[in-house]
Amino acid sequence: MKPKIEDVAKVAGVSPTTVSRVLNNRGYIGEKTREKVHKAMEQLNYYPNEVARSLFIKKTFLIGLIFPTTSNPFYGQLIFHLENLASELGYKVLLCNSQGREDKERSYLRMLQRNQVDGIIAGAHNKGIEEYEDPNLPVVGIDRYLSTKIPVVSSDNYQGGEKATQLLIEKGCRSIVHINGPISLETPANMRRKAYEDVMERNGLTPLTYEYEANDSVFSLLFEENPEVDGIFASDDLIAARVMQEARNRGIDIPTKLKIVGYDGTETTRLLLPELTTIEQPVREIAVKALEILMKQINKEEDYESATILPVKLIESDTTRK
Amino acid sequence: MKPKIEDVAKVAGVSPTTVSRVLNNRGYIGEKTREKVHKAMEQLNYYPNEVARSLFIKKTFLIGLIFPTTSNPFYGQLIFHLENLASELGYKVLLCNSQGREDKERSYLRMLQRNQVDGIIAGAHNKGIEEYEDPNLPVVGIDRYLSTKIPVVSSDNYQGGEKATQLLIEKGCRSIVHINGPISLETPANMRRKAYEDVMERNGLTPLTYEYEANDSVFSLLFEENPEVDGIFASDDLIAARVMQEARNRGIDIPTKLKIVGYDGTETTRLLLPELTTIEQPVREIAVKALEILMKQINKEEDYESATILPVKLIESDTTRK
DNA sequence: AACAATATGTCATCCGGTTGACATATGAAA
DNA sequence: TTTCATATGTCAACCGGATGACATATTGTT
Repeated sequence: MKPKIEDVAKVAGVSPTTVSRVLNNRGYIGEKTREKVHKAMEQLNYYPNEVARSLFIKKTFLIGLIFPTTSNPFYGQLIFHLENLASELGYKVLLCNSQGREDKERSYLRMLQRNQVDGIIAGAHNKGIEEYEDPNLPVVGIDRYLSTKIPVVSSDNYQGGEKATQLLIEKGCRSIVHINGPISLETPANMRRKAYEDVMERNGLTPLTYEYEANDSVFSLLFEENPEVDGIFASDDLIAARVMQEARNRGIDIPTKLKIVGYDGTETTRLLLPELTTIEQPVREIAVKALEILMKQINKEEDYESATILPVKLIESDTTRK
Repeated sequence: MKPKIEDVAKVAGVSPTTVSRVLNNRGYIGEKTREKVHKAMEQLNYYPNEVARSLFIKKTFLIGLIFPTTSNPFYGQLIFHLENLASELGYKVLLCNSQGREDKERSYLRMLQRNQVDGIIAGAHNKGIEEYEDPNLPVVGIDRYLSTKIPVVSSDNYQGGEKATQLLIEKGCRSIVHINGPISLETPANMRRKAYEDVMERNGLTPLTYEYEANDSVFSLLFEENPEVDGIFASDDLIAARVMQEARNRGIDIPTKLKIVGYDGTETTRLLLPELTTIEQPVREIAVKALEILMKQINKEEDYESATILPVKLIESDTTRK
């Protein structure tokens, strides 16, 4: 059986209260007693039961993370930073892959509440989960408006859309198509599209957006319906990669005939596909900010921003450069 | 304050024991009482406190995952599947990014024990963590011998090394170099190198291995020291991508002058770098098997394999095909 | 009418650790 | 010698829920 405080006390020849005092550094403790206790703990290989402790102090030092999937390099990297930073602050991380499914997100949310997490950071992209309206515990959204009361952290999606579109125009593209993932109206990521449309119109060009909904035929369709396309702004790097594939299959040379700009610029993309021009999101900064705001909520500080927008960076490479 | 069983009982006009009976479906409960209780729970937005429950039943339904980083697409995907499968079994996942650091892995291990996880799946790659010798709780290693008592699940690294090397030889390569990450002798992944060396020698060729230790100069060095190199077997896809970059910079055409085989074949790699020939690891199957063995340990079944080796698949693409 | 099955309540105990109240002992400073 | 800070012990209550023992109704069955 796992040793408990009582067992440690018996071995050290002191009272349970004294052991607890040593563990929590409370009250007066003599040097020799402290040593005796530590020796006993080592001898028994004792470690405190956090579950019991959590129950009493009403705090678990647990944070729930809800994201679509760690498989995606952007989320993988974001989650990496979040876990890392949380761990430095003494918090542990419960991981939830919602897979873009509303029912999953709902049940994860319930699960996290039952497990008394101290806070939640959510970047899943499901619409209308009313549970967020009164979660009854600190929540921060990433790139996602969860409810009016929940603070959001995101990168400057509008700026990113502008930079991407402007670059393509500067490089001489005239028939520029935008392709994005499933549209959810409440998402700041939609600002990418808005910016694209604004910039296009400002330049007297007609915006045209395709939507990628797990149906691979859009890639082919895009080229069939727009043989004159000379620029594509993809809403993420994985989609950009698919576009590059399709162009290659059709013998369209990049960048002479077609220029492409992606979005995200994760480490993985930049290692595997360094030739892709992309808009880099400040992943680490997003994580830092989200956690900072969550901690403020947890510590009942009131002075946190309800929306934080971080700047993005254009990384130019071969797909837009001769 | 969060409602507790007592509050629900008061609202429903029944006793706390009856509420507990409803929650756990024990003993006799009348239909109308069950409804009253459910109504009261809904009204109060009650959800049981898992911390309290865990303390009593001595089971948390928590599993700890220790891996180097979710940033890496291979681990990201593996973790995705592990979390998914665990969640289907009613288990939750505590995520730990050890970052290849021994001290981090040690403290994560302690943390998981203090938090009373029901089991651990570890795929971190640090040597000599003696804590695994007697972890006092179920553990499964992935691609990693943790101790004599801990079961391992891995893909067939030797077979992978063979397939990769044989392919290069079949395609006419004669000067084949292998490049791998930091070598840890206890790792099954080292079998990739062993297989490479065996196949080379069996074919009268001289094996030569470079080690990549976060020092980017190896890529350049490799080509400087071996101008005649016509085949490279990289121990993972990210390294293969770097090699491709270096070759491109040097104007070496792939695949006519140089053929490359990578390793892992994750979804991300295959989307971003579909032209890379690679050895695909059965990520999902590894996750399934690891969890299956962990569950057997948790349920005190004794009939689990101490080592499981799953077959890999060669995926040929442009880097070895004209 | 008697008995069993069903339905619900009360009460106490336990899970492992924390904490406050209070008692007691020791040594050093005043 | 008195007094106080230091050091440790005992005891009980608490965190929220689970559970076993036992009592008491209310049904329905024979």
